[in-house]
Formats: sequence, C-alpha cells, structure tokens
Amino acid sequence: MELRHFRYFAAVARYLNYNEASRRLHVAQPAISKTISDLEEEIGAKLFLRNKRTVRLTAAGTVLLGEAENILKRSEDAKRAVQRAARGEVGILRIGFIAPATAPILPSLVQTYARRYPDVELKLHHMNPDDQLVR
Amino acid sequence: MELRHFRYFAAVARYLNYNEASRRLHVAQPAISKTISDLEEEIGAKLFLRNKRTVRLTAAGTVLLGEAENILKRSEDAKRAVQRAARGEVGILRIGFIAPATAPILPSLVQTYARRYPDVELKLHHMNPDDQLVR
DNA sequence: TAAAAATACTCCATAGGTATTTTAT
DNA sequence: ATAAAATACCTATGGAGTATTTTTA
Repeated sequence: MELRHFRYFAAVARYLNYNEASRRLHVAQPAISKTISDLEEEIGAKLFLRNKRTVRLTAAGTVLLGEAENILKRSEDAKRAVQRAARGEVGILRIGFIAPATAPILPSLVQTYARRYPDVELKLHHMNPDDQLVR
Repeated sequence: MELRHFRYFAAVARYLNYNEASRRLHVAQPAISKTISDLEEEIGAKLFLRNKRTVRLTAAGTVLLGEAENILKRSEDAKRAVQRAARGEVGILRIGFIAPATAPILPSLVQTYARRYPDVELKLHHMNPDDQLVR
C-alpha cells in the first residue's frame, strides 16, 4: 500500500468516474483501473460499486476516502514542516551567554530574532566561562 | 513521495544505522541509501548527518520522524477500519418498520443486534405502507 | 584494519502505455 | 451508437540486487 494508491483512489472517489480521474491525474485509464483493483485486493474489500455505468462508493470506500484524504494531506503538511525546520524557521535555539559581556546587546537581538522567527523556541543559558558546551 | 520512503526512513532513524535497517527491512543496504537520498532530494533537506561513522538525525529529520511514524500508523489503522466497514461491523443501518406488524419482535432483535455490533448506528424509521424506500 | 555508507552497474518487477473488448445506456 | 470500465499485451522506468570503492574510526 503506497500513497499512489490513495491518490488514485481519492481522485476516482471524487469524480466517481475513472476516465475523469485518468484525465485529471494525467495517467492512462487502465492504470487507474489496475491500481484501484490492486488496492481492493490488498485491503480485501470492494471500494466501488461499478455494475452499472455509474460508479459509487461502497460503505468501505466511504471510510477509506476520509482516511486517504487525511493521510495525503498530512504527508504534504509533513513535507512542508520538514522544509521549514531545515530552514531554521522552527525548532529550538539555545544561546549561552556570559553575564557582563553581552548584557547590553542580547535583549534587542533576542527580541528581533523572536519576531522574525516566532516558531523558534529560544532558550537562554546564563553560563560561566569554563562551562562545558553540551547539547 | 511514497509510504516506502517513510518506512525506510523510519527504520534508519530508529536504528541510526543503514546496515541494521537493511537487515530489519530485508532490503539491500544500497537500496536504503538510494531511497533516503531520493527522499532528501525531493524534500530539499538533509535528514541525517552521516559525515562520521555515526548516523544522526538533523533537526529536519527529527521533525519528519514524528510525522512519518504517525502517517504509517494511520495508514495501517485506515486499512483495518476499511476492513471492518466492509464486514459491516461499523456504519449505519436504517430499518423501516410498519407499526403493528413488527411491534412484538423488533425490540429484542434491535437489542441483540446492537450488542453484537456496537459500532453500527441503528436508525429506526416508522413508515407507512406506501412510503418510498430512499437512501 | 574493519565497519559502514556511497557509488557503479545490472536486472527485473511492475507501473503505465496502447489497443481492444465488454457492458450498459 | 456511445461512453465508460475491464482486459490483454507491451514497454520502460526505477526499485532492488551484487560488487566495489570510499571513508573514518
């Protein structure tokens, strides 16, 4: 089971039409048919009723639709969250400082930084010159 | 981006060792390397620090680990939920009845059924003989 | 040197394409 | 007759394997 199965399934469920899903996804219709039937086989349940010329979701399919859309959205959200973390826009920044030396400049620096990166948690550590630098 | 990427990534993140992940997943080590680097390329961020002989998660990787595990779990949960729905163990069951005819037997039937399938929502509809059967 | 990850290549499974058939309107 | 999904078959991309190199403890 891969996200691809969910993507194709969600498109078919949305349009209730394999050809339309095929056009929207830019994938040939038989590939859609195959992927849906592979998914049905893996899960062990019919997802669509397609006896007539119309396609309808089964009860099982209705359950999957909600889950699949959620998972697809979470995956895209995760990607963006990771990209933001990589850019340093979220996370934890620990700053060690020695009392007298940085006293005059630190507050304004911290304030400016905190405004620019509201999702970075700042941790200030008042240190002595011989402290170990850990974590 | 597919669940496969998340599966391999989660295994490497867990053991912090490509060879160990390779053994656990029953997939050759170069396939793991390739999949991780494909994922890093797609996301546009390094997920592991592997300069030294040790593997460590980056900040971005740490964010992804939580998300990836969550998505993988949700996917398995979704599969099971769909299977349960297909077996009729969850969902909605609408029962139409005509007042006098079924009066004596319906209550006990409903009670027995509700105990056996606690996740099936029962909807009872008091109907007239000429009512349309809809939904 | 020994270990672990990356690289190079080869192979094959399967995702996806084209053509056609089936089915129902 | 038309439109949509399924089936059959073929192609080729890329996932995974083996062998090797690189790197660093």
